[in-house]
Amino acid sequence: MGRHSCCFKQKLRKGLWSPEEDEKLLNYITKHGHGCWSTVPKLAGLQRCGKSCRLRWINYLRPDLKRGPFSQQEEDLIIELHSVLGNRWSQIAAQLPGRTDNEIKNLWNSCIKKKLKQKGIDPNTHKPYLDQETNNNGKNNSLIITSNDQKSHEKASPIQSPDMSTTTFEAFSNLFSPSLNSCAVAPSSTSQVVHNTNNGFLWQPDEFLSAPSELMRSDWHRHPTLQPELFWI
DNA sequence: AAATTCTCCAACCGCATTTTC
DNA sequence: CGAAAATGCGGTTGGAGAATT
Repeated sequence: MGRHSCCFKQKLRKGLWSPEEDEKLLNYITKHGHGCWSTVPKLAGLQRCGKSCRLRWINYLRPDLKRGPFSQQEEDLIIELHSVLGNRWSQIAAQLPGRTDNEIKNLWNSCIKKKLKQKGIDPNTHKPYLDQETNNNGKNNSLIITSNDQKSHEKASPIQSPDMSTTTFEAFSNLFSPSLNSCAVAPSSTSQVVHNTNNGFLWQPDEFLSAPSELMRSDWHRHPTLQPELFWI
């Protein structure tokens, strides 16, 4: 299989970035902005491809990066978002300011997966392994949260699932309508919505959560009894 | 102390989508 | 409108350092 890497074709540098390269890229973007990435390396005096420069900037040089270890809240949020979004790392990262998709993906693969497995939870389905053995139909719609999912959460964390936190709710809200900071609720016979109570998040039997793509914003209405951020059709 | 294995994470790769010409 | 280029994304790899034998 032939290689089509731009770096290979143009004999550009690959591998780890030196401090000098970082400085060149940082100085250039600070002064001029990145503009067209394919021209950045030339203008910044780097022997790299634009793709490599972009990645370096996004994952390491950007000034708004948080760095440092992930907090427990961040980990919980990642787990919850992953149960809804699957491996859509960039969308997950969008809910965690200062964190990159690469960083989150690495954390997931090296750390969170392991922790979930130790708890007896399948990191792919977010269901307890036992549940899957007895109810193994091999299908999982990651965008629809079912009552079985909640049962799984309850089995995995019998007291109060740490995943069902206020932070999580905010994440759901932003996820489903970033501009309105709201969450869509739609009728369905298979999926259910989380909503806030005095005790934290519980699953309501008669209200349902749907993916944003299934809804027109004009169809949304403020829910009369749930939290103000929640909407229904 | 040396060799081997493991873990983590930065960076690459290929593909899909979007933008430009 | 189609082709080419640019961008963005997720999967994967490779290597440095840590842990274990």
